[in-house]
Amino acid sequence: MTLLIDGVGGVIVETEAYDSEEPASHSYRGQTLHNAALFGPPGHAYVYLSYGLHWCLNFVCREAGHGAGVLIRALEPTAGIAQMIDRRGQREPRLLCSGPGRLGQALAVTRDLNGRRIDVPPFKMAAATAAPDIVCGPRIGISKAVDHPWRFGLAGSRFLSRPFPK
DNA sequence: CTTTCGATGATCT
DNA sequence: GATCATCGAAAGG
Repeated sequence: MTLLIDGVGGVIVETEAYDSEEPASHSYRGQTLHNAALFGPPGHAYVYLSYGLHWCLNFVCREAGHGAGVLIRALEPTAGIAQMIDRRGQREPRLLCSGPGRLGQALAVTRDLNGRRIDVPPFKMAAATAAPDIVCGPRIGISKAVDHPWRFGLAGSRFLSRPFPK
């Protein structure tokens, strides 16, 4: 799909799934104040601060109360590229949104998007016109449940945060 | 190309 | 007090 926030964004090329029954997930230990959005209704955003400095964007999936989400890890920039460059201080197109922290900075994601619906402004979502070729592999940067192949990417994309293992 | 390491702060134990 | 769904610069091959 294409994701825009205030008109800035592109085609999502990499995601990861997280579920409350699996220890790598923020929802694994149950609902708390900071992860409450993850236990809310689907179609809303869950935003968290990673390593003290990177804002990362998730979409809540499954029914309210379950605690499942998808981390948006990378996208191919198509709209608002000048603004992304400005926010990132970085001209190389490949490095604008290739990683959850970079994407968050380029799209100006912050806590005030936490819990917001993603089908109304400032979000704008558009479905792909054709069925894409998707690859999967282990998730990145986690220490638990490392065997779940729950990282998904657009095959052959140059905008992935990292290549997928063979 | 690869690996290492510091920045930085919320959250949970 | 430890951990962490990360990034970028620096150092080494």
